[in-house]
Amino acid sequence: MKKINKTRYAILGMLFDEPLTGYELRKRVLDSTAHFWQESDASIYPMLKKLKQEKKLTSHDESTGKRKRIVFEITNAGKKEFLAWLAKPVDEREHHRSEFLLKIFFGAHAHKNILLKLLKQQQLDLLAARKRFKEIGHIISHKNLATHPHQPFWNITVRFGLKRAASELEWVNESIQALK
Amino acid sequence: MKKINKTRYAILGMLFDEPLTGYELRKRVLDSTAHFWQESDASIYPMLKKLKQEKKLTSHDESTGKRKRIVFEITNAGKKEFLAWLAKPVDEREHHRSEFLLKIFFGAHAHKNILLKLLKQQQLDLLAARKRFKEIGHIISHKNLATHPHQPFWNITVRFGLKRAASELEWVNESIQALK
DNA sequence: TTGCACATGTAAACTGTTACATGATTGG
DNA sequence: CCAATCATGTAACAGTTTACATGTGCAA
Repeated sequence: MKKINKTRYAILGMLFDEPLTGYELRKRVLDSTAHFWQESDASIYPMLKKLKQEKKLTSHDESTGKRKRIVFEITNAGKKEFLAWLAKPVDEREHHRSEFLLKIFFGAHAHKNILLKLLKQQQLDLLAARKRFKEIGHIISHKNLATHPHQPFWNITVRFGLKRAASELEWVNESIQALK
Repeated sequence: MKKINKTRYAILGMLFDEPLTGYELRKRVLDSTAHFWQESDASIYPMLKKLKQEKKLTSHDESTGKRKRIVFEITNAGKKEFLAWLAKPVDEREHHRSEFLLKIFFGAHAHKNILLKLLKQQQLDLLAARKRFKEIGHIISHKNLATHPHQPFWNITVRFGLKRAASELEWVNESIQALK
């Protein structure tokens, strides 16, 4: 079974209820899904072009003067494809690599101090991540965003990040103790 | 900054204290690091060849009759490279994609039942994962393995998997409730 | 006037997987 | 005798990132 490109679904999803430019799209991905989904320029712009060719998107030029601005809008065919993807079970074969855990796994070959340094760095990263998730949690619970129709789902993904960070922090602390 | 290939470190680490064939190497990866590190044939065999060219490994032929068998052994240069990697802080830019969370994030566009189905499948997968981690935990705590010098580190990575599964299970349950 | 955000895009390099290709040995 | 495991390897392809390339508009 061939692996299929999922950038298309991130794009279709972002465009589902409002037209955006490639740049705006990229920003959305950067500050709303960054902790579980990333895209770069070089994946977004070509994919927008491809989706347009497939008639999953339309585009219109909103350039003002010399300032370029191309806005993309989802078509019914695009919505249909997106919804079909949503309804499919997730791709089982998705697996992740963690260089950090690989180092821990081979820890017997390192001096204790090296491992402690790795674990403490991880601890700092996790504390920072937890703080960020808390902030995001606050932002989406207040003001205009609290009643946004997507808010409950954003909240679920934020809670995922929060819980993961908390559990990994516990693990790091426990592992630091075990090592000493 | 260029991304660097980390398959080499997985290989060097596995060969650090015993020579192995490519096939054995692959099996080790498959049943000891599979939950945080994977390799396929097509990454291992070419990398073994490359590492040999770089003099990080040596090989000798142990074929018996027609049965091929090429055993690779790490050199001092290989050990040195591996230890230098271990001591380096982990690559910050490592990020993961989760198709599952991407679907949840866009959940507002799906019917409730579709989301429940996704969450329940995830729940089943996590229960299976937790069971597997428990089994691995038992295996490495008993018999000859309990005193293996690497055991404490294996144990730390298993506890990582166990804790993560537990925390994600809590999250799934909570999310299923929230959705109803 | 300088830096930042806006804005779009390509080329090259690299990573990694799937599918393909081939065959031997061992145990039930 | 047949299935599983041992054993090694390549070709083609898909995915993804980094670096490159170029320029505008605005605000301090």
